[in-house]
Amino acid sequence: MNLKRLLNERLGTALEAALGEPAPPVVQPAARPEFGDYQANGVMGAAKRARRNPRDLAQAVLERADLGDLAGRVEIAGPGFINITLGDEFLARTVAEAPLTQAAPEGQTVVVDYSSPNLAKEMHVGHLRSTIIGDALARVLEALGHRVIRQNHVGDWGTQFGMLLAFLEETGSDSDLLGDLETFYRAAKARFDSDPEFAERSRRMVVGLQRGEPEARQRWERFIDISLSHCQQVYDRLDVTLAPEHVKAESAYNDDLPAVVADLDRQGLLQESEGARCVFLEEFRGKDGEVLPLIVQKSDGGYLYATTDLAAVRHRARDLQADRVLYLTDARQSLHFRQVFAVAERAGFTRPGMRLEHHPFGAMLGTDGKPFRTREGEVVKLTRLLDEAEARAFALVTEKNPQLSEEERRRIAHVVGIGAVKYADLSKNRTSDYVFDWEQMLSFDGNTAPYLQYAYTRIQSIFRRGAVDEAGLAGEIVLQAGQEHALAVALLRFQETLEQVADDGFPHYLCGYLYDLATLFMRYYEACPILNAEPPLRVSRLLLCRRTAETLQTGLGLLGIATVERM
RNA sequence: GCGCCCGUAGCUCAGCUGGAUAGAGCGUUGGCCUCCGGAGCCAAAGGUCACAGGUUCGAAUCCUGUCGGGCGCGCCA
Repeated sequence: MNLKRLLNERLGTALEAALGEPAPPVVQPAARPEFGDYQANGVMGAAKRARRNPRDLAQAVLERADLGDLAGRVEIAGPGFINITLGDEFLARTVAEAPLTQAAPEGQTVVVDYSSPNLAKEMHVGHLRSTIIGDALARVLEALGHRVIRQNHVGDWGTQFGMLLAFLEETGSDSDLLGDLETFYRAAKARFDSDPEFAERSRRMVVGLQRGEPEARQRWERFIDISLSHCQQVYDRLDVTLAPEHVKAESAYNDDLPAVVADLDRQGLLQESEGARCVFLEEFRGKDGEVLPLIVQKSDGGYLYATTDLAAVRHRARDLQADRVLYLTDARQSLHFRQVFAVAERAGFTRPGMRLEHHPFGAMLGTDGKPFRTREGEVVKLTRLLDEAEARAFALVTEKNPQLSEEERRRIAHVVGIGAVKYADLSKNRTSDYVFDWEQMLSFDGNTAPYLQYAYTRIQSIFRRGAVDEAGLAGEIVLQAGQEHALAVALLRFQETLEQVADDGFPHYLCGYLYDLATLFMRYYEACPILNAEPPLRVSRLLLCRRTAETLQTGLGLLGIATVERM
């Protein structure tokens, strides 16, 4: 149930009746607890436009509003706010009966383009954001009934692969070398930079690859396979839903690139400039006010990533029938995507009403404000970060619960450590650069995944301690204490939070929601005895506990974070 | 030079279509275990929302300018 939408509808109808024309009631969660649970801010603006007294209009709205037992108390406050406190009976009934999630009003086909590592190198911390955020969005969209198509647009093509393949040929097909991709890449790069003869062989290798020469092709496929399996290991460890079938590599669009360029040409969008074939759009200007080109074919005939991205848009529109495409990449590509989107629309590569959305994020900085590196000046591998996270979590579990078996402590450390890393990234909404801090990312206190996981285990512990079974949960919810009311309201805000995450592409809304929920639960737990309560109340409180646990588990699950029964 | 993003507490960050007294966490200080798990709860201190104008009944939020930071601007991705 989406309370916000429900209140907006009811008050919207009343506002229109009172005003004689439609106006948005602008319902929001209340800014302060003493204002109730929700507030409507729209009356003041509407009154202004209609030159009416805002408080009188608010009164007229309330006289016409059909809120049933939705609202327990409604007040007009200040210059014309409508403050709504939800009715306890309505809350109790709805918390007991409403499904946790429901399909959004209209189902869409949404392509989520995320992770997209360069297969020439090993995944590093810079790949975390795209992978984690994209995965959370895919899960949330699915939970709301949308058809989600995950696409991992991996980089598997281009000149650097010629270099790698030439090096692979030279060193023999040694899989040990590929055991450490990063070292292999650096060695190949050093060879490329120092030996012109090797560089020339690299370039010939690219040509051979593009021509489809069997030997080059075979070597390339082998390399890609190994690199992809590295990625898959990281995905599995991160509990990311990406699988081999989601890989839609750059090379997959190869055969389509000449057609894309021809298509642009047919529509008169193409212009030759300095030997390259470009699309010039007036709205994009660079240095000295010159119109900026989007180069789709180099002077040597080769294609670029803009061409590939255009082919991808066309494919997603025509073959996949996408209503929305979400691109999760770093902010440096903002201009590139704005150009690609504009050209795609101009060229008719999109469907009517189709939304192309770039969700950018900034670079990862160290605590010194400089690009994040190791002391040796190297990028930090993702596997190293995850090792560290699990090691710290293991030490903490061992300290808190030494009686658990090592196997269980390892399992808990995995869930807690990985959860902490993912949550640290998911809970931020930085489009600009953001600071990576080991201590903070691996913190288990405060607004972190372990806090939410801990809240979940405490609830599970109540059920274990009380030996509560289904029969012990037969009864209804009654809200007495203020903490119970607050918890119930928070429980019902789950759906509206998910819809907002899906609309805006911001998983951090869900993080904030779950943290609020867990905090409200902890307060409730401190204030209200549960197992020691008298029977009817005891059942009611257990039902609130169960719903909270379900919500936490489901919410964390949608963020791609697991829970454990004890920790 | 032009364009995009950003500037909120000591640090890391929220602040949703403009709303009421700008909120968290960490850190600091001080309370709370004869009571369902203290990875917890309660409380205190801490902000000229970079700065200056403007629009508005109302601005951290919208507009203009200034300062500061990051990134981008023709054949890499």
